[in-house]
Amino acid sequence: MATRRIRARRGDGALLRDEILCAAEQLLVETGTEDALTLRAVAGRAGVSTPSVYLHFADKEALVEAVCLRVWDELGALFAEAAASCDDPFLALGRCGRAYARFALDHPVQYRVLMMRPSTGEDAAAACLRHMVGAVAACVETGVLRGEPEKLALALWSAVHGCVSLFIAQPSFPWPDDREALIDTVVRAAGFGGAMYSRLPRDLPPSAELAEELDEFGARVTTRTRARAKR
Amino acid sequence: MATRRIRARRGDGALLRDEILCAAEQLLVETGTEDALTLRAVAGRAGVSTPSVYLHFADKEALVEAVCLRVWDELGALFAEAAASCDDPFLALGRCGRAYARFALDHPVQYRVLMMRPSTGEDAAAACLRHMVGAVAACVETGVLRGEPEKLALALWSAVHGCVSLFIAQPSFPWPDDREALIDTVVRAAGFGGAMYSRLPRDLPPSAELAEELDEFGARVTTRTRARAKR
DNA sequence: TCGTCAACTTGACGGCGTCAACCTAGAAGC
DNA sequence: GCTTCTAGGTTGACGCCGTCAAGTTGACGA
Repeated sequence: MATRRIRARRGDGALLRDEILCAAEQLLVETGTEDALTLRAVAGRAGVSTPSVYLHFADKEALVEAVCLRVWDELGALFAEAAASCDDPFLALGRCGRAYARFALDHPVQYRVLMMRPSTGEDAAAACLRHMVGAVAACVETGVLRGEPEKLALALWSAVHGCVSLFIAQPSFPWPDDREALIDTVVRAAGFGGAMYSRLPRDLPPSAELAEELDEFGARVTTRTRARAKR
Repeated sequence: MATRRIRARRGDGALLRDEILCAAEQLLVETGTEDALTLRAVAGRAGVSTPSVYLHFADKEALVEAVCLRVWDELGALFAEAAASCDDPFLALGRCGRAYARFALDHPVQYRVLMMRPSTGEDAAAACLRHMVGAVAACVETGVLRGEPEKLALALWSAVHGCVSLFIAQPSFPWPDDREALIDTVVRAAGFGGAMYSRLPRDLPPSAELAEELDEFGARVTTRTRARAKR
């Protein structure tokens, strides 16, 4: 902790950058909050004086953002894995949504800092949306989703981001026991919603009538699915 | 600003509480960020010394929460208005969703502070969910939605919260021009998704097959709606 | 008129982000 | 081997922050 770092050799000044990032990440994960991420604490853990941080980061904000961005590569890998895990693009989309949620809940502090604050995380958000658009586009291509992929992706992204961000930001809220199941519900509902919204007219039939149609549709798909399963 | 406040009379000490809240709310709205809400600035605007704030608020966090909670009554009124504006519960649910989004975007700072931070806003979140459950329950009663109202409400809430929280937290993101339209998409998709998710089997048919079913369903509802419109 | 106590103020403390000025070790030139 | 120079840091200070213990003030009841 308080052990002074041996000064880097000439030309290796950038080594400190990585050590600072590691120290900051440790602090963030250990304490579970970015409030513990003071420049003094980070520098102390890196075995370096406080202003040395400014040799590699413009200000505290830049350090925090850089730390949180470190985990963002994982998201790309998780998405790729989820997308490749299954031939059917609609099922793959669902897995992507679940993978996204897992990623966010695995890195709650980083997710909150980058996604729930103004003036940070624009790049991270762009990456999220880009991945979403990719998974959605495959569904549009096969016709199960209809509409502009951007718009659809934003709607799906909103749903899953909303769910996990509530979990993260309101940890003491009496959520249902099985969060996994709730995420599943949200992802499925968002997917179905995306499939429906551009197929239904703007002027909806009255609820009772719509309910009947929905019942009928649901029953037909269910029986056909069961029949196929028996084959 | 720097004009000293005339000391309240005996028994009227609580008057200061309201004046502090007003000063803080002004600062919050004027600057657009809670970072400007320092105790010194608030006390100064209220014409009072800094530690006087502690006569009415346990700490800064309590002050900030109290300030942000001030606008939350509006949400109840907006929900009630949206729910009463239309007989059909499913349409009313959509209007509730849009009202929720409007509320959040009208009070971005308050919404962010209470909903996107840990250890604050539990009551606010509970209020949001409660209103949602009310609007959803009416839909479940008429059969257009199916399933547990709590679960459904959480899914719908997630979707609209996700959308507005992204808008609020990422103001510099290149969002589509018409945010209103995007909110509309999200609300509609979430509503349809909620209607579908418990009607469809867990094992979905392959995408291509599902796409056909969806097309057929959409076409039937559309033609029937048009026919009804001509009548 | 006077004591009392509610309604504040004073002054200080430690911690924070940030910055200008200073040091210092090790590679380069002679 | 000695000097010089500069990359790679450190020192010490500034102003702002939230918070608190102790002091002050002035309206009201007796």
